[in-house]
Parts: sequence; C-alpha cells; structure tokens
Amino acid sequence: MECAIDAIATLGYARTSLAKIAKLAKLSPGSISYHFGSKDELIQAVVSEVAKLATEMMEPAIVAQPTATDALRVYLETNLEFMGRHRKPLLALVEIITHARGGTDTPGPYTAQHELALKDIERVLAWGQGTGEFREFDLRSMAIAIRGAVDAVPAQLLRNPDFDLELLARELTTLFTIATRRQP
Amino acid sequence: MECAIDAIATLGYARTSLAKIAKLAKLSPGSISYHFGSKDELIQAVVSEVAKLATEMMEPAIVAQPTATDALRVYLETNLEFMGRHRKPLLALVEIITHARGGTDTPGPYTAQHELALKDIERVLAWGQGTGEFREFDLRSMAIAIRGAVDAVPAQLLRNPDFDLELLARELTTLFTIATRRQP
DNA sequence: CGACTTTCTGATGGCACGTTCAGGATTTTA
DNA sequence: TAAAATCCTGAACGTGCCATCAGAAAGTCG
Repeated sequence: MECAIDAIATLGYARTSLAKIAKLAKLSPGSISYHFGSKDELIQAVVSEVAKLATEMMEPAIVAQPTATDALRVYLETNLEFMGRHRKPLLALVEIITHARGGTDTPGPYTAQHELALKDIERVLAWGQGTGEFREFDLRSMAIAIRGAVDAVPAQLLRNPDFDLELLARELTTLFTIATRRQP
Repeated sequence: MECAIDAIATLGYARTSLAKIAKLAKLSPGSISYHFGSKDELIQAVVSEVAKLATEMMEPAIVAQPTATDALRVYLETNLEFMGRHRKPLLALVEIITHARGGTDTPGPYTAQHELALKDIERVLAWGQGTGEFREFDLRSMAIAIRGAVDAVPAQLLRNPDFDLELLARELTTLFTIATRRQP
C-alpha cells in the first residue's frame, strides 16, 4: 500500500499499473493480486487508510471548539496542515477520488464522500447562523466555496513544492471569517 | 469533435476511446486517425476550441467594467453563466485538464493554462488594491480561493443536473465582494 | 525432520487500446 | 464523363493491462 501511494502520487492515477507498483515493492505482479484480490480493492484500501488518517487528525480538534467561528478556522487550519504533513498520501487520495468514475449509470464510488464533506461544513455554518455569529447566506454555496478553496491546494502543491501553506492558511481563515461574520 | 466532447463529458476522460467516439460519430476508428493524426491531437483540438469559446464569451465583458469590484463580480457571473450554457463542452474541458498529466518529468501541458487563469484574477485584485477598493490581502491566496470556488462547480453540476447556478452566482459575488472590500 | 500453511514467482490468456494500411466509396475537378 | 483528390472502411498489428495459476520458496508447527 505504501508503494501504491508512492506510485500514484508520483506517476498519477492513469499511469499507475499493478506492474509498476510491484516493481516499486520489489515483488512480482501476481503477488499483489494474491493479497488484494483485485486492483480496485487495493485502491479502496488506500482510500480507507488515508481517509481514516485524515479524519482522526482533524475531527477532534474541530468539534472541540467553543464557537462556530473557531470551528471554521480550525477546519481550514487542520486541513492545510494535513496537506503539509502527509503530502504523498494526500496527493494519491486526490488522484484516486478525481479519477475514479463509476460506470455510465453508477454514481461513482467517491462522490458520496465529497457530499459528506460538504455536509460537514454546512453543519458548522448552520451552527454559526444559529448562534448569530454568522450572517445569512446559502449554506450550500458557502460550503462549495470553502471546500473548493481547500481542494484547489493539492494542485498548487503539485506545481510548486515550496508553496507556502501557512500563509495560505492565514489568508483563508481571515477571508472566510470576514465573509461569514454578521456585518456591523 | 462534437462527438468527442459528448463522449468525454458523458463517459469521463479515462473511459473515452477512439472506438467509442467513432461509434458515436458513426464512423470507423481509422477515420478519426486519418483526420486528426493521433488521439492527442484530437484532444488538443477540443481544448483549443472550447477555450477560445470561453474567453470570447467572458473577457470582453470583464475588461469593460469601470471598477475592480464590478470586474470581479462579472468575472464570477460570466464564468458560471458559461457553465450553464455550455455544459458538455465545459465538462469535457475540465475532464481533459484534470486528467492530462505530462510524463514524469514534463510539467503537463495544461498546468500553464491554469496558472494563466490565476494570473488573470490576480490582475483584477491588484487593480482593486491599487484604487483602494479592496483591503490588503495576499493576491495568490485570494485568487486560489476564487478560482477554487469556480472550479468546484462542474463536479456539482455532474452530480446534480438541476443545480441552481444563478443562486450560486449571487452568493459567490456577495461572498467575495465582502471578503475583498476595504473594511469600514 | 517431515507435513502443512503461507507467500511468492513468472509465464499465460484474454482484452482493449491507438495506430497503420491496402483498397473501396465518394466527391471534386477538368 | 474521365481523372484526380478526398474520405472512409475494416481488418491487422503491437503494446500494455489485469487476472489467473501451477509450482517453487519460505516459514510454521507437531
């Protein structure tokens, strides 16, 4: 799985084959099929692992915040911090999620996950509107903007490895703090 | 090319083959190679066509605005309007851009295009900061947030065809108007 | 030490892909 | 209408892919 992450993050999803992963792991191609059954199961295993790692790192810090404004700030901070700390796993995850498409009919296996991420944000936003911290706005639209900003980061990271994540984290928190708060 | 757009938008980039496109166009596979030389050239032709269509539709309206605030608003409006009007071409374009990766070394053919898009936004933002309409913020960070929000839309559109683009356009313009303006 | 399970190998089959090509069909030109 | 240019076909080739499998290798246990 480590080598699979490495391969996907380096080569991209499309160019990653079991043979390439096997070479990285110094194994024969058949050996991977033996352990994981199929390529899809290997991919699924990688997704589960990284997603678990991410939520374990982020969720506790977020729900511990006293106000919605703080929760939103910590949401952005922990997300970007995770990207800095676990670059390769994250890039692999993004590669997989953006490239995996269900058949013509099936809705695709990871769209549900994205929907869940939006719902998480909406919950924080609804909280802030409930307490009066936030102004009135459409929950879904604001959630899309927030998640969109976060999802844009991996591409930047891929292009420029020296990208300043801390600066972006500060800017995004002030940006969305201003954009969500009740106006004076 | 029309059928190529249709195929990519419907099936996704990975599942689109020359054979599938040929079937849609009621042609034989060889015929496509005859006209375009290679698959890459066909893809390139699609990208050029759609990109030209997009810039022709959006750029004049944006540069005609008197203030940076207006320009930013129109930037968001025209972008989302284009997505509503030309859904399939846009989805195809996004599929291609996000899925095309250069070799391990080459930087990828379309990353430059994305960088250009960010630079365009930064120019508007710098204008607004120069005139004093906008507060001080990091240009790149704000541009990433804006572009990220716009780029998140196609995925939504794919998931929910009845998505309310006009509502989103209104919400995003107020969001970023508030986020960029000089504070009272 | 010998039997059993677990792990691995490397060749194999079947498949889809992009591309090529000789030749037939169609349209344009003279 | 005859010749020439253009367009198209459908089969063929080479490649890379995932999955399979008989058997070798390594580890485990009575």
